Amino acid sequence: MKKITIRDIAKVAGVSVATVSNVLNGVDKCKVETRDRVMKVVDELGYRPNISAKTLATKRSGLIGLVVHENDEGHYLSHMNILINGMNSANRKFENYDLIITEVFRGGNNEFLHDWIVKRDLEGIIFIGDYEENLLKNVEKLRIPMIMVDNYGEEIVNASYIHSEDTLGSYMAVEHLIEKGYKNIALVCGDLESNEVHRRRFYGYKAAIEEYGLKLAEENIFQTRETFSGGYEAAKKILAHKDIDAMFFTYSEGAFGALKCLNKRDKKIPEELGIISFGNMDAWEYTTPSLTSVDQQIGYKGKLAIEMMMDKINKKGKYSREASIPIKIIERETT
Amino acid sequence: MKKITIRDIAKVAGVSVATVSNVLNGVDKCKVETRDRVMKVVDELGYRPNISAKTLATKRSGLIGLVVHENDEGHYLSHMNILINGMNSANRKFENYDLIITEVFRGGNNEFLHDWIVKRDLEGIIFIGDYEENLLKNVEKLRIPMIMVDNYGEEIVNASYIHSEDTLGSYMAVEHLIEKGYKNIALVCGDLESNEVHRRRFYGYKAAIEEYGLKLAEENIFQTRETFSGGYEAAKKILAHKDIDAMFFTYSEGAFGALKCLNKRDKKIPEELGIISFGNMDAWEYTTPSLTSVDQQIGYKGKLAIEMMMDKINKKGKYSREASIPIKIIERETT
DNA sequence: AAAGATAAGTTAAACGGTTAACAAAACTTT
DNA sequence: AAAGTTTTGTTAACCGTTTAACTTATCTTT
Repeated sequence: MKKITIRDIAKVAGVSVATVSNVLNGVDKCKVETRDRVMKVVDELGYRPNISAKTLATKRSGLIGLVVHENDEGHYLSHMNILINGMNSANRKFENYDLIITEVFRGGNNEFLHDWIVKRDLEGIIFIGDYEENLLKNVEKLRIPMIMVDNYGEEIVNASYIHSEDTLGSYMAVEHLIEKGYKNIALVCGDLESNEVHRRRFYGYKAAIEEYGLKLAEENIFQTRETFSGGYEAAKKILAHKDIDAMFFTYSEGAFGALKCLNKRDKKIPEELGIISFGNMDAWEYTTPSLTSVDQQIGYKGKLAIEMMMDKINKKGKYSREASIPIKIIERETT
Repeated sequence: MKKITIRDIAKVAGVSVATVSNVLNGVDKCKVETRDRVMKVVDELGYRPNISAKTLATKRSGLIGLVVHENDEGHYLSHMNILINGMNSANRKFENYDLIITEVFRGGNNEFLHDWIVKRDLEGIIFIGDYEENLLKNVEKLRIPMIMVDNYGEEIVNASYIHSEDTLGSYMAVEHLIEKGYKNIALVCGDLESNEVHRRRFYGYKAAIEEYGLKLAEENIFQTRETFSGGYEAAKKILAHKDIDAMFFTYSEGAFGALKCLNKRDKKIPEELGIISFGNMDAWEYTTPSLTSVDQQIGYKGKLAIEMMMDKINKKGKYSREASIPIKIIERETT
C-alpha cells in the first residue's frame, strides 16, 4: 500500500510535477484539457496531498493553536467546550484547517508555548482568558495572528480582542433585578484584582446601583473562587446579611452552587431572594428554580474567533481589532 | 529573524548535519566531546526542530487523532470535556505529542476521516462513542493504533477497547435502589437498538430486577434522547404511572431534567421517588436534591486512553486489548 | 607489525510538496 | 513575415530533517 505522490500523478498523466501542483492549487497555467486529465488521474489513484511536505515548502501548516488555562477543578469547563464547539463548527467551512489545543499553567514556564508554535508552524493562535504579559509578548514576536477571547488589554500586545459586553451586560442584569423590585443587591464575583472581565462586570454592577440610587456597600461584594462551592459559600455568608434581597453572580457556576444553599434553607426564590447570573447555559433551564441569566452567546463567540482568524490569515481585513458580543437577559424563575 | 536549522548548527559546530541529527536523536555514534559541542551550539542559537520536516522524513507526526460525534444539543459535552482533560493531563508526559480533534456526523460522509488521518500522518486514533462499521473498517485499513472509548464490539475492528463496567454498574445502581426499599423501578435510557453501552446498562438493570424478584415490565422502560429534556419528558410520563417509586437513568443529563419535573410537581425526593443516574459529575453535588449517581471515573478513562495509545505506538504491549474501568456508587440525597 | 574489528564521522539520497526561472508553442500585431 | 505577446508548460532548486551506505581513524588481537 504505497503512498500516491504528486510524482505518480505526473507520470501517469504525462505531465510534469509542477503542472500537477499547479492544477491541484488552482493556479491557472494550463488548458482545461490538461487540467481535466490530471484531475482524472488524481481521482483514479486516490491521491491525497501530504500536509507535512506542503508545510515544509510553504510554512503553512493549516494548524491554529488554541491556548486555554489548565483547568482547575472543572470550573469553566462547559463554557470552554461550547466555545470550542463554536470554533469547530465555524472551522468546518475552512476544510484544510485544524485546531490544536494546549494548556498553560498559571505561573508556569512560558517558553514552551513559543516553541510549540514554532515547531508546529502554527498559522495563528487563539487565547482564551487572561495570560501573563511576558508570555504574550513572547508569542507576539512570532508575528502570527493572535486573537484574545474574554480578554481586554489592547495596550499590551498587538492582537484582536473578542469579549462580551461585560459592563453593559452586568448593568442590565442589575437593572433587571431593580426593576423586579429588589433593593439591596449583592455582587458575587471572581478575583477583581487580576481579572479585567470580572472588573468590568463589577463596573456594570456599580453603575446600575448608583444610577438607581441604591446603596453601594463594600460588605455587599463577595470575591470568591469561580466554582460551585465558591457560590455556595458566598450564599451562606449572604444569608447572614439579613438585609440582602438579591444576588448577581458574575460567573454562573456560583449561582448554581448558591441555589443549593438557598434551597437547603428553604428560602423562597424569587420572593425572598432574587438571583441572576452572568453566563447562560442550557442546564440553567432545569435548575430548581430555573436560573435567570445573562446570555453571552458563547458559541457565537467561538465562531467569530475562527472567522476573525481566517480573515487575518488571508489578510482580508474585514474585521476590526475588537469585537463586543451583545448579550441578552434570559428571564427565568429566580427573578 | 531567520529560522535556525540543523545545517546552521552543523556549520557552527564544525560537523556534518548527520552528526547533528544523531546527537539530537540520542543516536550514540560520536564521542561525548562532539556531542557536548553540538548541544552547546544548539542552546546558543536557540535551535528548534521543525516537525514537518521530521514528519516528512520519518512518517511520525507526533499527532494523535481524537474522533467525537458532532455534538447534538450540548448533550455529552461535559462528559467529553473531562475525558479530553484527562487525556491532556496524561499527554503532558509525552511532550512531543499533540491531540487533534475532529467531529463526525452520524450518517454523514465517512471518507473524510480516512483522508484526514492520511494527510496529517496521524500516528494513532481514538474514537469516543459508537461509529458506523464501514467508517471504522475504512480507518482500520491504515493500520495505525486504534482505541475505542465507550464502545464494545471487538469483533468488528482490530482495536483496543475502554469502557466502564456498564453492566455491573447498572446492576449495582438498581441494587442500591432496592436496598433503599424501592419496589418498582423504572429505567430511562438512550436508544437500545443502536447503542451497546445503553444495552449493557439495560442488562444490568434487568439482572438486578430479576435477581431480587421484582417486576420487569415493558412499560417501566423509557427510551429517550439523551438530553435534559429527554429526562424531563420521561419523568412526566413516569408520574402518570402511579406505582413507580424509583428511576434509574443510564445517562445523567436525564436525571437532571427529571429533577426539574419532580420538583415542579412538589414530589418528595427521596421519600416518594428515588433517583439514581449512571454518570457522576461535580455539579450533581449541587442539584436540589443532590443526585445519587454511579461514578465512572471519566478523567481516568481519558488518561488510560492516552497511555494505551502510547503503549501501542511504542509497541510495548503492556496493556491488554480491553479495559473495564471500575465504577462506584456516590450516594447523595435522591436515594 | 599486519590484519581485523570497532568507533566516529561524512556523503548523499530520500521524504513530498512548491515555485522561480526558463523554454517552446501558439497567437497577435504591425 | 518578422517581432512581440501570451499561453502552456518544464526544469531544478529548495523547504529541514533522517538514514543507509560509505570512509577514515583508532583500537584490538595475534
